[in-house]
Amino acid sequence: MHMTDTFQNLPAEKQARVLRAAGDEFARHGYENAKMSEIAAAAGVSVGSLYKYFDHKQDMYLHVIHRSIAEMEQLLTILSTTKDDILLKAERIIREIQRFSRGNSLLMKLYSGATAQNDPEMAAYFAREIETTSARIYSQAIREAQAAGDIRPDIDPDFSAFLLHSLFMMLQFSYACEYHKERLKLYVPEETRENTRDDFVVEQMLKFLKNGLR
Amino acid sequence: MHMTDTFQNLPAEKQARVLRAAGDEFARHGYENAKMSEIAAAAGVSVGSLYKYFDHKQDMYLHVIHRSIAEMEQLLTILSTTKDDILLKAERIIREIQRFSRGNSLLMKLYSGATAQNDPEMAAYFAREIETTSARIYSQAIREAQAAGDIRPDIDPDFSAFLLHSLFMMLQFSYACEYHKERLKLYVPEETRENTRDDFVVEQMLKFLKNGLR
Amino acid sequence: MHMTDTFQNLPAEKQARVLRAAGDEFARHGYENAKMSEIAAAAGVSVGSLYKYFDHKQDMYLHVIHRSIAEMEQLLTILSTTKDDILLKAERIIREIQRFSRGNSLLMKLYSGATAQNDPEMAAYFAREIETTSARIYSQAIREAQAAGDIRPDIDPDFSAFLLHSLFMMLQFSYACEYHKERLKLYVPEETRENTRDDFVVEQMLKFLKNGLR
Amino acid sequence: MHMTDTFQNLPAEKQARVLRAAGDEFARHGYENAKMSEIAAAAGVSVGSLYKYFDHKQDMYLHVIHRSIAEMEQLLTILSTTKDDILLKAERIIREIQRFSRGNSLLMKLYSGATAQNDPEMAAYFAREIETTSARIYSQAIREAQAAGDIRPDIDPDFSAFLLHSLFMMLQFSYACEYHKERLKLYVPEETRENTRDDFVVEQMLKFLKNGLR
DNA sequence: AATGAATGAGCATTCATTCAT
DNA sequence: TATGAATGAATGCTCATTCAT
Repeated sequence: MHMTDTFQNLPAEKQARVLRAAGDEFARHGYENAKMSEIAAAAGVSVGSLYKYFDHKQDMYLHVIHRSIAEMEQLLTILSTTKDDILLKAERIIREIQRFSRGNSLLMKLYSGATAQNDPEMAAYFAREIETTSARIYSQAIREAQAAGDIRPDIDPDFSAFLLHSLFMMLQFSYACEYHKERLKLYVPEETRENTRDDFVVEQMLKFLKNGLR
Repeated sequence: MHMTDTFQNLPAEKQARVLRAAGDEFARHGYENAKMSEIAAAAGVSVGSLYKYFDHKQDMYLHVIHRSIAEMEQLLTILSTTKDDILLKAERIIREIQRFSRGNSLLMKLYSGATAQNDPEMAAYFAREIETTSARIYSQAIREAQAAGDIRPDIDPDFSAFLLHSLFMMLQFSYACEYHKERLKLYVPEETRENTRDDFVVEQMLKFLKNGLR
Repeated sequence: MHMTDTFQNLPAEKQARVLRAAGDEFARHGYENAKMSEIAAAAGVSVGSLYKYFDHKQDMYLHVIHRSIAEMEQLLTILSTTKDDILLKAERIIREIQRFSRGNSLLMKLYSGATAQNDPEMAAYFAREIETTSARIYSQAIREAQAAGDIRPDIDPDFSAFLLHSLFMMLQFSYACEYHKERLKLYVPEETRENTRDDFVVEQMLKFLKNGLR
Repeated sequence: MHMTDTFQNLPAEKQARVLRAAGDEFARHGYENAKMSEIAAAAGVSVGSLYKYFDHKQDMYLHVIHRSIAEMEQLLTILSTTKDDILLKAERIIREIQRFSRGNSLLMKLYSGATAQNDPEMAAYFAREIETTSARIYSQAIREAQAAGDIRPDIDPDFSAFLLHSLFMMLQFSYACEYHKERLKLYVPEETRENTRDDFVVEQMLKFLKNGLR
């Protein structure tokens, strides 16, 4: 894959240190403006070592994204592991997004940066790396809900999975990324009490998911 | 604003030529990798002239985004100018998104790039520049639809405007940007006949908007 | 010479305006950092016109120096026009330097800049342009003073003219140029009352000129 | 200070090589016209390395000046280390100036360039860097000479130190810098035999210092 | 003659990548 | 394996000079 054998043989702690440093740098400055030297300094290793671990900056980025996916997919466990009603699951996901996105804003920025990648190769690679599992799990959850009668049978499970996940993606970004935070503010002004706003978002989003606009 | 007097006094044709070249370059390679020299060459002017027109690369980028907004806001006229039922409007918007995003994919990439901007100043600036009008018009349209009884009265018009627009944004990107095109494919495989897929998207999306999941 | 016919045929007022603007710019920023565009703006003419008046930036600089010499040579009239004792003349020159250098610091900076010119051609040209008259008049004044018995006959009039003028040059710079102002402060701290310090300089310098160190 | 740790840790030979190359370039072309690429080439290192050693061109210049001061202050040891009569010291200084300035003309040009610096910050910095020691030592020497009865007591030691040093500065430049070499020629034509002229300068200057004009 | 837009060579600076130790 | 100094191509930006109007 992207990393070298040398990296794989590193003590787990060192691997983690390097990946954390790289993730931070990429999230904070974007791929283009991220500096290998900064990553090295933050990880407490030399630039030379970085190039022993990864052949190129891009390989490192690819690997960082790759590793970050696992963290992001925590959210999906809500969908796949319990047997609750789909709207209950949705509520738990939304609340989890609020908590998780705020606490892992760098991860979200990394995600957001990946979605806007200009290089077609990288973009396609990322999409498949990041979204394949989501697509599968969301579709599956909807299918199950349809089987259980929780979701009406006349909508396409895959496409509604796409829509559902789209909304959740936008919500994730809205709690972590500058542009989207600002954007949300334009629709829903910040409240003094964050809780109130969060509850409001949960409530309204569920209404919308449940019954649509009409 | 961003551009100099010199630029303003330029023949409209030349202004357009420069902005088109810049827009293309920024869309294709992203802000960081866009080269002033490439823009100059593509516009058929000298680098020096570019710097007579804009003080910095960033000013040029800002202005290109600024100008692109007007083009993107074409879509909004569907919402604001007719008196149709909101779902009829939605249908027309979705079809328009399919047509417009495919035909102006560079514009969409520009938009997508702007939403992922890492610089907080720029991100916030973009958000307000780009989204303020959307926010107003979507919210307004929903309010009117509520007044007309086309949308149920118990949902918050601003937040549902946010959700509606979020879905449309994602749809726009899904027809133009690499990552999102790939992502959509994971949910809804491409068909031989593009029309069929487009109709399918329209139909399913309207269903979702109308009645939600339940 | 340096300027074109076009410049010569200009109304005197315009010529003056251009030269003043150029002199200011060259004095303030030095030859290298002086910008033709700034000069044009300050003079209220176009860059194009500047190049109708002078073929190159350097020609303009040369001419500005050339014209400035006349102003600087005002000081020399003290030496050449009166019949006073040489030390009386010296006193008047010193006082005049104090007044003139403070009031024409840009002119002094121009002078200082010319003496440090790196280009050998320009440096040699400047030296001859600027110093020829000084050399002649100082030498002449000393010779006359020797004839009048005011200066002892056993010193070389030309070389002592060189030394005398050297001291006056340094004094000029000490009232106008950053480096030399700072340098003087290291030897003679600034006083609250400028007059006191000026009188002190006059008195001490005359003592030194008159009797030397011994 | 100005240089980085990387530079400090360099083998002395390499440090010297870089500083010599930089000093030459700055002296020959002045700060503005000095090219980093030329310095790199002359020093046999890459441009990139230069920027590892110094953060900016200006830092390099500052450091070059800083280091040059030590060399120039060699002259001062004549004043501070022996117990000779002040005029004997002066004679030795003058002869040393003649020898040293001819042999280190680039150093002198560097010095001359520094005194004409237009930037007030840099000029003030240079003045204090370069002249503080001179001011102290010249003043001190004069004070001692007054105590010893070699210099009359009724002149201010600091100010006469200023005058003395002013004359020596001008003399230094007169042997190394284009403008001043040319200027000296206007007062004292070059002789076929350099020695004769040098002796003449020594003799006349001492006369002047000893007894002044009268 | 005057204008000021256009030109493009030129330079400081950056940073991914290499390599000697 | 680790280091970090060395490299040099690449790029944003400047500004003297030109030239069409």
